[in-house]
Amino acid sequence: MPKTTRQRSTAKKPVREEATEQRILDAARVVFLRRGTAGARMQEIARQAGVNQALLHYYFRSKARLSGAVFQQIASRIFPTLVQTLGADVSLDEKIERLIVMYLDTMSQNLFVPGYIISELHHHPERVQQLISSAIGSDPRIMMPSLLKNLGKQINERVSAGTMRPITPQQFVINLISLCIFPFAARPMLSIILGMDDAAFMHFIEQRKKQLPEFFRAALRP
Amino acid sequence: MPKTTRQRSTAKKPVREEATEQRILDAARVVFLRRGTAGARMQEIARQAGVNQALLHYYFRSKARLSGAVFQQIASRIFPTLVQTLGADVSLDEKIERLIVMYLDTMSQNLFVPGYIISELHHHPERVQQLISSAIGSDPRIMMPSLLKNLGKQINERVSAGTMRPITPQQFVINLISLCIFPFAARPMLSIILGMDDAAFMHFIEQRKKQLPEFFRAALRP
DNA sequence: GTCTATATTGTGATAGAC
DNA sequence: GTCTATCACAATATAGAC
Repeated sequence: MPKTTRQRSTAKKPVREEATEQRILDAARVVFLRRGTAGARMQEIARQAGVNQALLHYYFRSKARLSGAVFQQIASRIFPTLVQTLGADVSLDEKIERLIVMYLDTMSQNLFVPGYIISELHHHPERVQQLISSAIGSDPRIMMPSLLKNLGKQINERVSAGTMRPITPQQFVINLISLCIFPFAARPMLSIILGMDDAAFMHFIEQRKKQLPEFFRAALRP
Repeated sequence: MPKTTRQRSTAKKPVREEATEQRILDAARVVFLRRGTAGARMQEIARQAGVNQALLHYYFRSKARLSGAVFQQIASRIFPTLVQTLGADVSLDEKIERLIVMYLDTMSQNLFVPGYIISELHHHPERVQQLISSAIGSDPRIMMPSLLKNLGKQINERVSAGTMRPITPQQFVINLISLCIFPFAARPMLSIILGMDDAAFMHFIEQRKKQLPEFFRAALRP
């Protein structure tokens, strides 16, 4: 809620204003990603941003709003791409390939995102509705059914042609996303169970990028 | 830390003592599962248990200890079964089948567990080490490598026989677990993206129980 | 063992100077 | 816009009666 009265400020301030708000948001993202909404401290965000705690309230009024802004920012980077990729006008195999590469690349550069998203949706199922809506752009209750219908049509063509076993588009999508996202969400577990350090994990993901498309396509062969 | 001085208490108290500690633990599990360690309130746990807040400290000393007890209890129900199933002396196909049915059944009755585990490991990676250790029984750094080695041997036999494409045991296990667990961890998301209510989700899982074993075996056919 | 206070800190939020 | 100082209350934890 920063007043947008910057018409006449041709001095040194305007640049700084925006930079500050952005720095706070960046700092908030870092902290919320690691600690979650409930575990995050305004104090830590302020320190991370290199500003005073009062400034957080000046720009975002409350912790809830700041946390909401961060969640929406992150969600809006994840979900539209999913819709976009699944809705593209390309073959099913191409969609599989693109989705896998896209998600594995994105999450490799945002290791904490899957755990954060799952955690937030788990602990705050209420506020999700509106955020996903605004993140996707249109109401997913409208958007997704048509997307799934088209996907189902594409699957049925392959099934009729005898090149694929039948599967509902819902199971199709979940299988695909599960294989891409879960390893990141469960990374702390894998460190222990499979004894992976950071380097080993990244190698594991690289290997996955090559193998997953074939794994998934084979899974649906008749 | 309740004193175990129950030698002479043949009166009406002993039963009540244990019942209380257990009721607190049960209540704590419910609350921590939904709110997470950071979001949970001692007050809410006390209310849920039908006792006073002071009693929580009498039995468990601090929130951290209570939360630790809950996490360990839950973890100790999940991880040993994984090790047990993967380590059993049965065919690879049998292991796949058993693991899928076991996890889908278990999680259907404990819908919040996957989200909780992922969330806790994500926000408190420090304390995980010891808890997993005590949950599995022996140090997973010792246990898991031998288990993976045996699994790898079993896979290689199938590969040599020409009935399976090569895959590392690590990727094998992660693929399997991803397909089983992720749908539960991402359930709040699916409600929105796929428009599933509770009944639809349970039907989705039932369907999955039938299809996943074949999906997974097909994925590894040459 | 269980309760009713109460102490003690932690933490989000505001007031007001600059 | 940014800071220091402080408020108000939420939340963990303890004291002490019963």
